[in-house]
Amino acid sequence: MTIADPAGAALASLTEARALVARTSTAERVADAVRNEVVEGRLRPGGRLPEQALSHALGVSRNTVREALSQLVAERVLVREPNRGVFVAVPDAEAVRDVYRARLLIEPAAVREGERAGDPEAVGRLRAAVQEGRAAAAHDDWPAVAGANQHFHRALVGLAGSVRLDQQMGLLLAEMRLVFHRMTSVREFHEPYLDGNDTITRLVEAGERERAAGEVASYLRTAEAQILAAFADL
Amino acid sequence: MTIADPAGAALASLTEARALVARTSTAERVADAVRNEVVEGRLRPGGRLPEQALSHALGVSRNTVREALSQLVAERVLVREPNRGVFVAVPDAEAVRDVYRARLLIEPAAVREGERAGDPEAVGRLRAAVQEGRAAAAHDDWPAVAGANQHFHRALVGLAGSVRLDQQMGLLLAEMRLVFHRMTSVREFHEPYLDGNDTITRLVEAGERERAAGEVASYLRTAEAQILAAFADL
DNA sequence: TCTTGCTGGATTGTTGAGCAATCCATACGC
DNA sequence: GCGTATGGATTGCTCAACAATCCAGCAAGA
Repeated sequence: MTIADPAGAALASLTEARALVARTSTAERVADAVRNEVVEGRLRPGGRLPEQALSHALGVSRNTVREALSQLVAERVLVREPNRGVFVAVPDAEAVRDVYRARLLIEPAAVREGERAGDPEAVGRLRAAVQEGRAAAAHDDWPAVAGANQHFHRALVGLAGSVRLDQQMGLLLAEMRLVFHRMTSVREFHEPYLDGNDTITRLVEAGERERAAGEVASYLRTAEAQILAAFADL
Repeated sequence: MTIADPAGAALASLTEARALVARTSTAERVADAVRNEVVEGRLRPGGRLPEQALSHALGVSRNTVREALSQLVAERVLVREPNRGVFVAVPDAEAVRDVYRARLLIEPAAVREGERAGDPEAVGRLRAAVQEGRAAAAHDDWPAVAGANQHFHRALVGLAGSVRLDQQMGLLLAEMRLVFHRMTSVREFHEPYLDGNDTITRLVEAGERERAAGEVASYLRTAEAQILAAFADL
């Protein structure tokens, strides 16, 4: 800056707007749309996604559809079978175990050692997710409770303060939504964790990070066991 | 199987061959080729990758090149600037900090709590990486020492026994290679860790997981500081 | 009945060409 | 020096086409 102008600060604040200026590409928007359909459950696990049908339905070229599908395959939301097509992923018990192995490492560690575990903003997101879940439960909106639960675990990893970890957690949680879509009784599954999340949040707020981490690990283990049990009789 | 034939078992063993039958697609091979060029350092960070040039050089269509580039962008090996092109990523200090925040959570936790930390096969990979590094150092092959170092940290995460974590670690390490390519003096950086890796491996072999995890964290912190210092005078 | 082989139709994998939008460097005018 | 046109190059996306592959169904043969 050769000139000392007050516009300097104003311009700096605009850097956040870059993401908005740079419109998302068509392929990205297609990927978002398909991902939404999948995580919302409108496309069943195992369902097929023909390129031509998507191309026609979304009004974009088949090449663009392919680009979007490839991205979702990389995210494990879809699986590609060569020369056969792409399908909505059908997570099996081993996938559940693998996801929980990863979560059991990452989430308690984020609570125990996260650099932002003292940051009011990061902790506030925990509290916000808890309240979001409580509000949704009050309206008997159990899909929303499930969403709040995901926000809570995302906020837990957010305590680490690493965008790369956050991103990885996003993938793991997206996979978990596929798991839930294979299960019935969303309510029975998510309801017990409302109080658990509150307990964890209180411990974090009180700075009792070691105990909070222990609670997180404990809840993850029971959730995994519950899901695996549900998978067993299927 | 309606018929009771001994071929049943034999056929079951063939399921492992599926991966070989399914040849990799052209786009995937292009992605592998470009990724190799980048991590080997033949394509400098910041370097540009015009689609047409790649298309011509590799003898594949520009559409296929685009598909490969998109995948590498998702892996953070390349970055896309809309309407300008894709470039080899240039990790900055903040990227280094973020990667180490993630590694400092994952790696010590994998050593401390990994389900396979007692598994001789998984631990053997640690030992193998140590010896690989020693052998490379004996030949003054410092790029190979760097490679062995990466194998070591990959083996550390392998103690967790989660393919999803392994995959994530692969992305983080690929990004680290880009970081190293911005630094000179590969030798001075990697040599001190030869002994450190040996120490960690001994502790893991002895079942002293807590101390091993502490060593891992300590080494990661010094490495991060060293890299950030090198970035500072640049 | 069970297996094998074939055939037609559908979908994927990949190519090539083409066009609007955007960016960049250069030259121009003031 | 500074803002503004201008032209070339590249990207983002589309469209059309074709070979390779897969699948369902059917016919022939053991």
